Amino acid sequence: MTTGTPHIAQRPKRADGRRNYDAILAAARTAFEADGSEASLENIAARAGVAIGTLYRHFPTRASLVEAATRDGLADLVARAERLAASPDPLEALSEWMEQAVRHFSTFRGLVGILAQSMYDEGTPSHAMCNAMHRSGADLLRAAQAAGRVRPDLTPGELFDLLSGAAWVREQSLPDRDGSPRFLRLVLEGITTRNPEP
Amino acid sequence: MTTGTPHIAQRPKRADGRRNYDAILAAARTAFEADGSEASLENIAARAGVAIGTLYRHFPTRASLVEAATRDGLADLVARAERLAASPDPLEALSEWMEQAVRHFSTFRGLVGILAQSMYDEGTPSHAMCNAMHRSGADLLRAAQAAGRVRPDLTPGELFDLLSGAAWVREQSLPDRDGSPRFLRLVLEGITTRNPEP
DNA sequence: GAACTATACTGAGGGAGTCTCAGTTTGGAT
DNA sequence: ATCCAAACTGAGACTCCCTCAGTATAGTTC
Repeated sequence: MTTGTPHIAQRPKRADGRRNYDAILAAARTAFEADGSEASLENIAARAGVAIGTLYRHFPTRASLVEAATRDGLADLVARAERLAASPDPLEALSEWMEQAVRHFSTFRGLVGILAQSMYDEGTPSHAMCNAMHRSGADLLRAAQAAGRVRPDLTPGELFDLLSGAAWVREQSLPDRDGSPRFLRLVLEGITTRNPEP
Repeated sequence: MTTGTPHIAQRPKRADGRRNYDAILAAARTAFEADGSEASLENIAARAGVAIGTLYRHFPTRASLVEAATRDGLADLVARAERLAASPDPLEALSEWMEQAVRHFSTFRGLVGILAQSMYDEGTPSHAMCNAMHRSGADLLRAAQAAGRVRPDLTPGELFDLLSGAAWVREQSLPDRDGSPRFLRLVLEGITTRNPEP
């Protein structure tokens, strides 16, 4: 329930600023992948070759750093949804998109929790991107429902709960056993309509 | 992938030790409920009226404190499964038990993550209790499958993934909107057999 | 190319939390 | 009354978070 406009990190105008911004982002991605979203910021700054104050200058909160590190991937997801919306098989389209989404949500430990929060908390850097995703996912769901392939009472919110749950389970089992594909398949089979048109 | 026998906290023999052990446990339950599993241990010790060293004497790791704080609830769950095993309606029994389990898994923020780890990591204080739960849940699942009410290819491991996912989603939405009952219902409807005997 | 200034960088330092251990106290047995 | 294993204490070393006063510099202007 944070309030006020969240800080969205912007690539700086000065050359040295851009250089450091990029270095921090690269170090952050590596660190998040290794240690999860709670990776040490001091460590990230050191690996980027900057002082801790510089990291905070560009990314005033951990959430803003996570947002910047995952921005592109989420944008991809939205773009992919728009492409899939034209598919002749809406259930296949929905399935494919959800698989992609789950994969992205579990890029590193802790991400899905942050995104789930962002979904409902406007005072969060990732909120805007999450909203866009929500919308494009809802479109795919509606199409599959209109084609009679998915139970009509499923809401977009529920779809995202299922999605997040699947991503969380996958995240838990990283990096060894990979429980997710099966989980998502179960969920998908669970929400398809019981009596397909003969 | 921790190794060695995990430390399971035991109620001490000396009277002062027992007093403090109980006080710490009570303070911990309150703190976990309020702040999640990452609640400050110094704070818990202070509220229990003991020095930090005393807390560490009884509970050498955070996981051992969580284990002790949730031990009874998990034992209840196992007992309930044994009672439900005698039910004439195995699907109803499974449903009721899963609902109970989800409620318990989301007693406080962070618990379901700890339990999910414990399920597969033997070097964890909660591993023994999780194993017992796994077994009793698997029994209920088998019964429902034998009665032809649940898809026969669902494994106990998958059941627990679904369970944990539901608990995690519920935990995320605490304390305001409560997304879980619906989530679990969707999952349950998803795993019941498609063509019930006529 | 010198002066200027907004932008950017630095790192010491205060705060919070974790965990350990050398020294001290005490419950309960003999 | 004595004893000692069990239990308690809290200072201190460590890690991490985050801020801010002081310093440096990229890029613009003349």
